[in-house]
Amino acid sequence: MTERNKARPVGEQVSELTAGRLSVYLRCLNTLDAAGVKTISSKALAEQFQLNAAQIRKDLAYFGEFGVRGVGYYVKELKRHLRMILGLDRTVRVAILGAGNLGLALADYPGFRQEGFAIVALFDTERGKIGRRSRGGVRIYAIGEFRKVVKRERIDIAVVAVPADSAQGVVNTAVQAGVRAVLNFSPGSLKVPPAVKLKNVDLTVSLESLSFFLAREQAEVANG
Amino acid sequence: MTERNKARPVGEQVSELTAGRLSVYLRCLNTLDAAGVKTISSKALAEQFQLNAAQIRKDLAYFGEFGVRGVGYYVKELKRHLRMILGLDRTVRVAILGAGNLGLALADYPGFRQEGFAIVALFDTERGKIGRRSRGGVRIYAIGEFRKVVKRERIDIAVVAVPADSAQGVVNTAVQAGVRAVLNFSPGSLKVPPAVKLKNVDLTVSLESLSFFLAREQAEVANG
DNA sequence: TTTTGTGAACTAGTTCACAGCT
DNA sequence: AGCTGTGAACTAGTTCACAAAA
Repeated sequence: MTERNKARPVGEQVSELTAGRLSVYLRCLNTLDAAGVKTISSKALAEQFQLNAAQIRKDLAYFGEFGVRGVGYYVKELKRHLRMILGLDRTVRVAILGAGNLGLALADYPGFRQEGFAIVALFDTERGKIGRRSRGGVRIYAIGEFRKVVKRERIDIAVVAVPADSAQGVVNTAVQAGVRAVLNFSPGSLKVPPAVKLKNVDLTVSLESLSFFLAREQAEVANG
Repeated sequence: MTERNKARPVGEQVSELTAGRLSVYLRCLNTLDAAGVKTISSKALAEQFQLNAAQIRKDLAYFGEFGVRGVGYYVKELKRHLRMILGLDRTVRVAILGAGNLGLALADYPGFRQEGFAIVALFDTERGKIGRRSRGGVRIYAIGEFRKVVKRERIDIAVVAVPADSAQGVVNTAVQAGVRAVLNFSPGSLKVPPAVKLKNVDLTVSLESLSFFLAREQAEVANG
């Protein structure tokens, strides 16, 4: 272990929570920039977007000294820094595995393009779908072509939107093709090697946890 | 403050994290039950599904003494308890606001029906969509009818799947109609009264946090 | 013996509060 | 004066480890 550059500690692992917040901060800054705001203090940012000022400062300070004491942060400059930190200074290329309702909806989701992601390809096993395109124009390939297309199109992230029973299979295909990051929408957790970053969006768990809080509320009313 | 029943503490707030895990446990138990497994220890459950045994026990013990020492948990019995805790012992009724690609995909998402949710109605503002149905048969209503349909159909949960700029408006409509739980897919955080439970699924943040970890990996390779 | 349920110990994450810079 | 960057204090969440039960 050698001495590290303080502003950009390389060895340590940044938490999932911090990573998510950086993305939130960038969105806030986009809003402010669009409104013509030039500088913003952590306090003002926190108040406007219901965040915590100290946390904003700590999250940002971890990556460098972006602020100016007595002033705050220059919106455009911080935006630029955040885009770089989030890897958005170049186009991030995404493939979606599964051209069902959900896969097709994600392929054409405007939020992704907006922030600079390129949805490059869809994959499916169903004969009738292969060769067709999503409404937004994303081409559907046979899953057998995955490795080839990943290389050719330099895919960075694979999105898994297939039924639960085929999810582990397709993620294996993705990993073998060299994909290092996976966004999984299928229920149940997938196994990936430690070098691959996996993020789960579990729709059923989300709904069920809401149902849980409703049920608790009911119990509270009943039991006093 | 009066003395509480230990097995079901009513006053305390259960964390989001715990709520999500309960839902995960239920899914694991469904798998085990389908495989004909009668009893399972927290250790075996943890190993099979990559969880922590102590955490499983703690999460469950908070709601009652469901286990048998020396044996473990009876799968069917624990399943029944969890379904009750999660409020799934009755049909949970869901409305989706926004009949775009995402709203329609969610309306027909098989995972929801499977676990006993009923997707009862879609809502949109677009003339051409109103009166039509999703492929799976969920009817699309005008947003103006929301209050009426919520009452008639006894909606428990509203899912927000509209563009960012109309999200706060539709969630206000939902809250005014008496909805107590909202699953929000639109980017940016919505304001709801404290009595309403809001859960955000932010697709852009999910992708960006993956992009962040890829970018860090690159930096690590470059900087040693 | 096996395995739960749980206090205690530990780890991670958040917020406070202030020295120090502009 | 105003605001950042950050150590210290605090809060939340997880894991350990073991007494008690079957």
